[in-house]
Amino acid sequence: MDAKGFDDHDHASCIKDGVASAAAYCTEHGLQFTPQRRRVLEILLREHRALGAYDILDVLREEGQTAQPPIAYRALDFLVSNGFAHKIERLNAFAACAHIGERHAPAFLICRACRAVAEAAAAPVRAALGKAAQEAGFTVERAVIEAEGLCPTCRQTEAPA
Amino acid sequence: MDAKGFDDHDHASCIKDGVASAAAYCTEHGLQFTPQRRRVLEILLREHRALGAYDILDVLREEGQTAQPPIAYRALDFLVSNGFAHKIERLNAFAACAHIGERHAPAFLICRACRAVAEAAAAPVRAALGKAAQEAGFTVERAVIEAEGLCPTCRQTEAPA
DNA sequence: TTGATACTTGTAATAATATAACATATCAAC
DNA sequence: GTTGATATGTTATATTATTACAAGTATCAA
Ligand SMILES: [Zn+2]
Ligand SMILES: [Zn+2]
Ligand SMILES: [Zn+2]
Ligand SMILES: [Zn+2]
Repeated sequence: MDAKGFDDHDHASCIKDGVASAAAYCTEHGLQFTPQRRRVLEILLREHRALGAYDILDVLREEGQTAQPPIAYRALDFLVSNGFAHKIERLNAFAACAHIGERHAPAFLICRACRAVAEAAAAPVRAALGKAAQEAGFTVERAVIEAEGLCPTCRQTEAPA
Repeated sequence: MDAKGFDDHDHASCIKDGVASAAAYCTEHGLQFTPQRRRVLEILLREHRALGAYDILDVLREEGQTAQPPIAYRALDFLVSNGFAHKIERLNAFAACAHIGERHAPAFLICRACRAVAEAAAAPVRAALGKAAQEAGFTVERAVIEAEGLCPTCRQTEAPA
């Protein structure tokens, strides 16, 4: 797994591929990939950072919709439930998944300077967490793993020469 | 580090020791351990689970105070800043630290059935996370590590014989 | 002791995030 | 086309958190 949020990349295809993957997944699983849901996913995919539900509502309103909170939260529920987006608990906000269709349980890397959010492979992290939990007799079902710090770009900017 | 939230233990000393440790730490560091701050810590220490700021306000009001939100949030800021309590991001709530005065960066184990919250040693987890982040060129400054699942007691209850 | 200063609390108002409830519309299968 | 399930529109409300400013209290130096 790469950390696409931090690298230069073909962002147009980033959006296009994300939508296409989600559409394919929905077809395959009999889910309705409605215009609202597609639109919200596109809005998230435009950024490699997390947006609040009300940020999304603002965009929808700029586009002429009369969008009340449930519009955003319902679409986000759908996207998160099906793995097309992730909730970033630390920010009470949502980010498009960078690996739609691939089964994964990532760790999130949140840059405190530019707000970019990337996904990192978390299998070893989850293994270590599972082990620590097991020692307490605790069974892990889900885990929130979110790191805050500096992305490569902002690190250079902040600590020059 | 144990997972005291899930074990039988002398809970009276649990509260008493927590307050005493916080008081000692404040004396040593020239911090004001005011009645408000002490009271909020006690309220958290009564439970081995996370309470919302408004849960705390309810308790203070039952005790006769006219407590507005900043009362709770200020005390919680103080407690969290000095390591006497932790914020559980997944719950937007706060739990007393189980190891006041000891330097530690725990993982939290949150039981979805009884809502108990315990702290587990997270050094190996953080090491694994740091390594994954490093591969992306990311520098971790803080990390949220929260596992949701079933505590030993609730696990037995839920899956009998 | 006094006054300067920083820190803490009281209080009102408001912002930001999220859900409940119910009516209407659309979809999917029959 | 009818029907049941799913999705959307809309209003209202619940929950979590911060801003702003006034008033009180602790600390310490002069
Ligand atoms: Zn993802
Ligand atoms: Zn950055
Ligand atoms: Zn206890
Ligand atoms: Zn439990």
